[in-house]
Amino acid sequence: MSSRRLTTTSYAILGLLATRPWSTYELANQLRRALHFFWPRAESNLYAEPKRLVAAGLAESREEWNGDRKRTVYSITDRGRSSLEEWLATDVPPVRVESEAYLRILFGNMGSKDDVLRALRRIEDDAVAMSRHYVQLGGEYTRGDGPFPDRIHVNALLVSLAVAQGKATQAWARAARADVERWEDAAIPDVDWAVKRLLDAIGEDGATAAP
Amino acid sequence: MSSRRLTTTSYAILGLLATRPWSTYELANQLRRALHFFWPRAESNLYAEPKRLVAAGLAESREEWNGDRKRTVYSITDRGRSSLEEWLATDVPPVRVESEAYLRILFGNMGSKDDVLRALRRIEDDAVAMSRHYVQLGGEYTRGDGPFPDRIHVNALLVSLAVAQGKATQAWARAARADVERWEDAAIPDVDWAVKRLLDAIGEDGATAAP
DNA sequence: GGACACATGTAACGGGTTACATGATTTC
DNA sequence: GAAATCATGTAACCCGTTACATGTGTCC
Repeated sequence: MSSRRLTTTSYAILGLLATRPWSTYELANQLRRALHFFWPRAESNLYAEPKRLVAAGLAESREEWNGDRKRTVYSITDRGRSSLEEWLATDVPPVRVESEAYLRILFGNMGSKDDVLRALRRIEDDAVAMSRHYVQLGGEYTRGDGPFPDRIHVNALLVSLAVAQGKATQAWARAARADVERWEDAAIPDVDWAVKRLLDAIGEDGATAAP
Repeated sequence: MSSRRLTTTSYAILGLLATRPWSTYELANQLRRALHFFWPRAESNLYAEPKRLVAAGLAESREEWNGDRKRTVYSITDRGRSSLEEWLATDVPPVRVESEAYLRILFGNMGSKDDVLRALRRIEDDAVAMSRHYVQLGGEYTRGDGPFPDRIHVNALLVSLAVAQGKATQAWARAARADVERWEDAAIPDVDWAVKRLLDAIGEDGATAAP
């Protein structure tokens, strides 16, 4: 019946619809709010997905009137709910991280010190933005302002994940920036410093283990 | 001259070539070794990229003989080096993380407790794999075994980043698993626990800040 | 003799991004 | 009257993935 196999993004939308019905526009906002940091997608994409779900019988659409303005509201069907449950029971693929900043540091010795510092600042800014976002979200729930009180437990897990990763990354970035500021030049390694930092990072086990 | 604008992946290859010449096969291995966790690409892709670089005048290819077996070895040109430097000086785009495990937790209340636990385990496994990989890499450099001693300083930064993130994620995942094991059911939130965990994660500021 | 590493691709497909487009309603 | 938000898309492009394909050399 469905012309195309569902993608993870389809299930992401379906999961949102399982919480409550949304208009396409609200869906786009929710995607930014809930998924931006761990399942980023361009908003323009979001206008085709729900239609695919409807075609597959997993969602329904109805016209609603918001004042004088028409909008399409999507809701999940029973088949949609069981499809979502089936998906939740499947294997979980590994995470995928794409960090250009990492590349800039990897090849940092071929550029300037400032290039490396800019990459570090980018990593720090990203981490700050993520922490901030989730601290705010978490704050709403602790104050009882959370939009979906019955989702507080899963949100607690995700908020603590994002904040833990964000804080760790920020701490690393700040220390790294201070260190790099003291570099002579990006092309010239300070071997003593590097070895100390490596030992610090990997601990005794990594330093002595056989290859 | 070049038929297509270079992608970040092109520059990733170019950066590798700036370190030393590689055959395509070695390049594929190196991509796995150096980029797997922060710039993952399918290996089959890697056989087209260097040719594009040659077409753009940023790299050269020559035939070499490894015993009786022929192979194509690519090396960077002067133009390639300056192109790389220019790229290093451009703006750094934000990181992009795609985590299906995150989605499984986000919609965890619609599935089973076991679904959530499997997602947590996946996150933990990913983090362990990353830590291990970078601990090993770091170990080589502290022992003086590192393949490129003049790159020890940038590698020290990256190893410490990966290990710091890996450790933070592992700690979070282990705690989360222990907590989720105590859940009654994935659909039923333990509000007291959730609030405590949120407060723990966001600290006093997030809890009291005005919206 | 078999397994494994070396070595190098091609073809088809597609999900996703970028850029563009349009217009109504509300708020200041 | 302007700006911001609401609201909903389309078209073109393409980078990247999956799956497939093929053969050699070396080691045990």
